[in-house]
Amino acid sequence: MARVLLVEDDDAIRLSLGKSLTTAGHVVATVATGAEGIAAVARDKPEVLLLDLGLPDLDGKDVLAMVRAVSEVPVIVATARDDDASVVRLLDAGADDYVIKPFSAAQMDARIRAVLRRLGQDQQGESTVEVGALKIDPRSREVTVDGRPVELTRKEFDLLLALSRRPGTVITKRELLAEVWGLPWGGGDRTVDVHLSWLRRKLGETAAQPRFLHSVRGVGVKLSET
Amino acid sequence: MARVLLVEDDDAIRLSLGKSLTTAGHVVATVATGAEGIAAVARDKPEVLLLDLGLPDLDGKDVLAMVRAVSEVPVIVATARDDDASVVRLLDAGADDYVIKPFSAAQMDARIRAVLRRLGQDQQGESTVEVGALKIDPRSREVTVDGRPVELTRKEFDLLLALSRRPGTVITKRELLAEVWGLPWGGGDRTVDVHLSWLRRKLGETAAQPRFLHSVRGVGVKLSET
DNA sequence: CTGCCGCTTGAGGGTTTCTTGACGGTGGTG
DNA sequence: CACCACCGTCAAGAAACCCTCAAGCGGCAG
Repeated sequence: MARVLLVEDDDAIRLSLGKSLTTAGHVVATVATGAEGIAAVARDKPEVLLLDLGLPDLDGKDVLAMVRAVSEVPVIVATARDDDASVVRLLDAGADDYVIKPFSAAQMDARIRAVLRRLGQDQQGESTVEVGALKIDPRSREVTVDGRPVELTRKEFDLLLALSRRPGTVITKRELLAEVWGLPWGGGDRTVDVHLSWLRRKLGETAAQPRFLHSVRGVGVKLSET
Repeated sequence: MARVLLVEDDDAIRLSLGKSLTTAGHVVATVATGAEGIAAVARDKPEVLLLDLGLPDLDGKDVLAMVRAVSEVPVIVATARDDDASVVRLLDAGADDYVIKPFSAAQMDARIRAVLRRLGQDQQGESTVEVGALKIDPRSREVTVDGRPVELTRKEFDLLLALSRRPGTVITKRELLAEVWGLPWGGGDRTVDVHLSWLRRKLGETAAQPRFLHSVRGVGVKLSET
């Protein structure tokens, strides 16, 4: 359903929650420290950040502040304290939601969905993305290469848009299936391949001579010019 | 920005939200019970009412009904439940908007502005919109193409107006149903299709050769010239 | 009461788009 | 070198989608 970054130092929680969320259809990346978390937010641009407050290296609130300095990503905070004052401070500091430990994976999943749904309502649309001579406008769903318009179908566009959210990053087909097709689905990699093939044709490139869509054997695909 | 009455029993939320909204430029009065809320609406005549559904003394829907009996004030309801049925009932009961708990102060501020904007527009009227050779005047509800007047029915006009608010942006039929028909639930896509068809005919274009109304298969429609 | 107008809904038709299986080529590995 | 996993493309059937027509239902005016 969504790309999630989980920042949690407790190995047991991190592994089990990560697994549960994956089962629930999310694409989960995990790190164990606040420092890694901040780096990962900047690098991977997750759609939701799950932040544990009791981190060993940095204070959770500092992490939150630093994340907020570089990203608008919605943040769900996990805290052991449930007094009103803490919660208020958290929300003021920019958290979008919070859960009190201990919490179930099911609840966390529900929170993630709730946060995404809310944002889906709010966000009017993203601004246009450019990767070299490739321009993608999410609002009008128009794409141009070297200024020339390209007609894409729904899935083709969504696929390209998903790749464009992290240009230069190799993205697995599994992730693309989750993001574009919205299914936790196994198998069906061929579907992605076929759409990629069509995309390449329309963008004026071939698999042998790629310009924007670069396959990385055994890993996935990345979007970048040349 | 606006005089707001906040009815919320949870101290933490009431205080923090009140503070945030004040910071955002609103004048905020708060009460903790439904009874006080009704009294305060009658007495203070706020410009917007933020109503929590989970009040201790009265059922939120009863409060809403009583408020509606004495005032036209726009109401934004905060609810913990987000199933479609509840939402429909709320809107039917006279709510102008709703947010799902938990929500951020920023979002609430956005909702307040949105509600005020909507109402402000309805009262004083918007300025005319032009999309290429298509002119739409919300006040007189007159439309011209290439200077030639076009007669539209109410729904046709509302549909065109909704599209014109975000020209060039693909808008889903769901959204149009919500905006023009006021129904947040699914189903009835055919209705939009038919009105689009009639609109096209009156605007002098066809689905195969669109000039203003561009269908984007699998996504929605967008308004733009050519 | 009757007829007209605008709106909603269902059905049909014609496309477009998506998925899936098959096949061949390629690169990595033992 | 042989094998295997992976990737790209094709083709065909299935599914989804959009448009239009037409029937039915109020509401409203005459």
